Amino acid sequence: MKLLHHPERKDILLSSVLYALSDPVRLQIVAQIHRGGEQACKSFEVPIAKSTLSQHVRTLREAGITHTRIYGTQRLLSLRSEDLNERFPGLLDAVLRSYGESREEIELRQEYEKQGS
Amino acid sequence: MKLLHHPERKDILLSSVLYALSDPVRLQIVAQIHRGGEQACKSFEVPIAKSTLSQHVRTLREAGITHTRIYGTQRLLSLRSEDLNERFPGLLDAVLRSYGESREEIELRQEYEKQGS
DNA sequence: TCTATAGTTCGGTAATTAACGAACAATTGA
DNA sequence: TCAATTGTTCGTTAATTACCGAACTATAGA
Repeated sequence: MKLLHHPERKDILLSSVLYALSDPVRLQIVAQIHRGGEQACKSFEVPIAKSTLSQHVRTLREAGITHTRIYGTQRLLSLRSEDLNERFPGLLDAVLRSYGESREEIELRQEYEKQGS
Repeated sequence: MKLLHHPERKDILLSSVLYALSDPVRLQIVAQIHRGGEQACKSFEVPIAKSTLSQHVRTLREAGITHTRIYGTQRLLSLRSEDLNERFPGLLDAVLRSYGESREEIELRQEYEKQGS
């Protein structure tokens, strides 16, 4: 059983969080977890190879945005909303709300549907 | 007289804004403008060469975060707060508040003071 | 035990980025 | 007109990143 590294709340850095959220694929993952709750990587609808997805998921975890829980062969991701709200009040909500209203999600989804799964 | 490109409000992208804000130097610049109002590049207290600063300033402008006004030999930068608030409500405030309370600014400033100007 | 599923790691490529100094351009002010 | 100030552009280097497929690990379920 592999141990996954998660930064402590106090060690979560603003610039790292912003960087992790600045990638369209990672934003999409975060938005999907926000809407659907804890879920496994296989459910993320993103137009990339699974090895690439694995890297993005790691980036989110190491930035302190997500928590990864091992469940069988799956990795269940959830948002560390409480930690983020404590450390950067309002930031996550503002990002999620803005993303929901943007056309960036639509564009990514189109790519995903073109590629198929 | 060179023309500077500024994206229109509707063309400001969330991921580009987050990316531009994810660099410690650029965050410091944004925080300084927020506190001191419109100001020239020479007043930014960041530990980098002026050619590098010029690039960072361009990144902020092209992401839609700052507006650059030409005044003599200077470029006066201001925050496009209204555009950003309209497009991504609460985002800029959350970032600025979080940055102000973080230790990231302190660390950058220490580097700046070490290097001298 | 065997197979399928879920995800990670590795090795490699291509693209992007941050950084610098030197040279340049534009403007101000002496 | 000349020098100083302010910032940009260029060429280069080093580091990081995104991406992929192939091989691998671990677990679940037949």
